[in-house]
Amino acid sequence: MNMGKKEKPAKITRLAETQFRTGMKEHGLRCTSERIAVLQEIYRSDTHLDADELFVKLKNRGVGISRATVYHTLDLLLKFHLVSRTDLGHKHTHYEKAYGVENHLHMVCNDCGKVLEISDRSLSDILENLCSKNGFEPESFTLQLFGKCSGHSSGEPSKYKN
Amino acid sequence: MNMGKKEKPAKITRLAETQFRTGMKEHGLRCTSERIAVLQEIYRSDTHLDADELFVKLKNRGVGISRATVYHTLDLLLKFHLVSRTDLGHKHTHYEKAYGVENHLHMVCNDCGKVLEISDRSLSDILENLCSKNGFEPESFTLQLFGKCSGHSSGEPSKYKN
DNA sequence: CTGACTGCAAAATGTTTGCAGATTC
DNA sequence: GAATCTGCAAACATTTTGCAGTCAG
Repeated sequence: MNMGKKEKPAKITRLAETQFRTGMKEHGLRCTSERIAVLQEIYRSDTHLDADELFVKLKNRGVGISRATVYHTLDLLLKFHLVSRTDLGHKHTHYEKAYGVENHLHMVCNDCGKVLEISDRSLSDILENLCSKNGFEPESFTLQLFGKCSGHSSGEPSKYKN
Repeated sequence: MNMGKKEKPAKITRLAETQFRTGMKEHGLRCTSERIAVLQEIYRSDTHLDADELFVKLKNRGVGISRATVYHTLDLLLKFHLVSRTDLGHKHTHYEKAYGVENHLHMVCNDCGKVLEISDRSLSDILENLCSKNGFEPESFTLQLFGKCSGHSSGEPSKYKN
């Protein structure tokens, strides 16, 4: 697991693509244009996307692709650790780029739904530590904090969106 | 958010129940036998349960309840922070007791699916720190590490279960 | 050329909802 | 007694699957 590497954002996509091509070849899988398109679309974005958002974005961009292929590709990308999955408490799963990206956690506001992304070196250190202490070899991680963001941290109870 | 309180396990269920009754009353909601049954079933268990497992367990115990009510009750319990939700990368959401329970993270093995639960004080400290630094008022959190447990941390690639 | 991949549409899940009748307060 | 809750079944949304045709290697 990349516990907080830093790289030039521009290069990341290319590196991820290379990594993808290599991994695919090693496993006897094929690099179709659809798969590359999904990879690029995810790395073009700086937030979580769900499968359908991806599908729509690609369509709008003129890439003919089916939902089935989007889902299948996301699976593949997950396996190669090029994207990560996150459950932000909404009804669909979110995906985001994972390669060359500093690990981060999500602070999800139960009132307005806003999502803050925070990176922290010490968090990464602790996690790595905990893993080696437990003989666990981490490949990815996902961390969500649910609560109230600065605009909503009054004494009032949440709107129960959770 | 309870960042690591410790309490006699036996008492926790009772305390959670009291908390639930109080919260419900405050919000003009009712304490039906079904809701209490769900609460107790969750607190009786020491692991994550999904909605259907809960439904089945209750059925087996002779509690007549419908899936709809299980789901609705889980929602309620979530809102009162008496259970927490976790996405362990399986297809269904898991729930576990949250009241009087030390915060913990999940290490999910991509090969065998086993889930290790780890508590760590320093993790809680860091998270609290990060929250206050960002003006975020945490109510709950969920942290999953995906990778390989001690039995599967060879050089071989994961079986791609993710 | 061959096996892997795509798209489609249909199926499978997991979860939510509307409504009539039961229940709690 | 009134409003809330339950259960049922139908509706939903998301994700998965089977299959025939397509395409990368």
